[in-house]
Amino acid sequence: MEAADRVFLRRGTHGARMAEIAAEAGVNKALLHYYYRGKEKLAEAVFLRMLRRLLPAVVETMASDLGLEEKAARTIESYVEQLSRHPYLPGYVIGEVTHHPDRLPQLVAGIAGGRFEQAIAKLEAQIAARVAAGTLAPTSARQFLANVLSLAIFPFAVRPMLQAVFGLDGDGFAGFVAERRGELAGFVARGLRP
Amino acid sequence: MEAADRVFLRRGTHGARMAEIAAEAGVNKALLHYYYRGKEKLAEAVFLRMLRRLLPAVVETMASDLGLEEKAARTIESYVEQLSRHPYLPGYVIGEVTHHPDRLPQLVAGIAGGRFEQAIAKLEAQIAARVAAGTLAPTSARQFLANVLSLAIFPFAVRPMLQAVFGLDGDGFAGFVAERRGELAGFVARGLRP
DNA sequence: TCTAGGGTTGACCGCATGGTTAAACCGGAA
DNA sequence: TTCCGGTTTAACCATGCGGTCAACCCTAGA
Repeated sequence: MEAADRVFLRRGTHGARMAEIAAEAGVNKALLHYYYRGKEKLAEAVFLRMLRRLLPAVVETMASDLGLEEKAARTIESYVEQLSRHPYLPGYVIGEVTHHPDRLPQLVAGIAGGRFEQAIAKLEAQIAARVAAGTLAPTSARQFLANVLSLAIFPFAVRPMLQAVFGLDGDGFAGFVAERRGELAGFVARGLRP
Repeated sequence: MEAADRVFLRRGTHGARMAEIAAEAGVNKALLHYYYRGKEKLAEAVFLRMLRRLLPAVVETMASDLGLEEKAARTIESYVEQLSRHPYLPGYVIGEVTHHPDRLPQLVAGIAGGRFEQAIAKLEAQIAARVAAGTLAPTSARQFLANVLSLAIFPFAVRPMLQAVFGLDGDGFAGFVAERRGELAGFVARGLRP
């Protein structure tokens, strides 16, 4: 399964070869079909694992009682840490959802189980209270979430492009991320102010 | 070529089939190989066209004499408008750069031709002046660019996920984008303040 | 009207790749 | 020692797909 993760993340569902996964796992090709019934099922299992790796943490954070700025800061911290360790993760997920959007809805529904609505409702309540108190620029939970996730994830998704455009090698990108980690929470917090 | 664009954007390089492109163009499969020498070349041509569609505008804007807030606003406007019309574009490009990062550097270099450095230098100068004047939170050109592009592009790249999570259909997403278009420039402008 | 040459096609080829299967292996219980 | 279920493998199969080719079509120029 871990070998499948690695190969699917690196090559994408269409680019991945069952033989390569088998080799990566040090195992015969037929064994994959014995355990997982064909490439389709395996791909779905991998994709589901990746969604589970990405979504629950942020949902839980957003549904908590923390302040909006603190929620943003923790979400950013969590993604920066995880995506630094898994470079192919965001590009893989984005490629999958654009090229196979069909299987997404049920998977998301299965993962969330109503906790999304909970998190959204919590955010909406916080936002309404703070807008009323004059300590927040008017917005919606959807926009707040989109902003935080965009800023946290996007640079990792286009990492090869940023490296090419800015002329960075691996260490250079790490430096960029470190710099970003120091600034981002403040940028969001200021953006939230009225 | 336009048929190739459509199929490659929708399916990705690995998922695209030469026969499907031929059918979409109302043409025989062999004709594709007659004009473009094989799938590899065709894929590269499509990818290059998409980069040319995405990069030059923002580079020119960033290299101009506009203020930082105005640059951000125009870039956001430009991307929102274009990506609304081409839903598969960001997901396609991100999938490509993560799964075939090899061919990227030369393409980017070919497109830019030194204009990137020019834009970056301009931004750095503006930022230094405004930080010195106390009208900007300290940052770098790279972070500024990353923030603007993230906020503008990312929601389109994960559009199917947002639809699933927020429970939106096509019109619902259009509404989300409209809402976003009204808020985003202000969010960035406030984030830039010291 | 003839011809040359680019444009276009259906038919075909070879191969990579997902999937199958029958046999071999292996450890434990009787 | 033998049997048996679960596991593992090498060899094989079917087919989808990129790519090629020889023939045909069509138009412009002589």
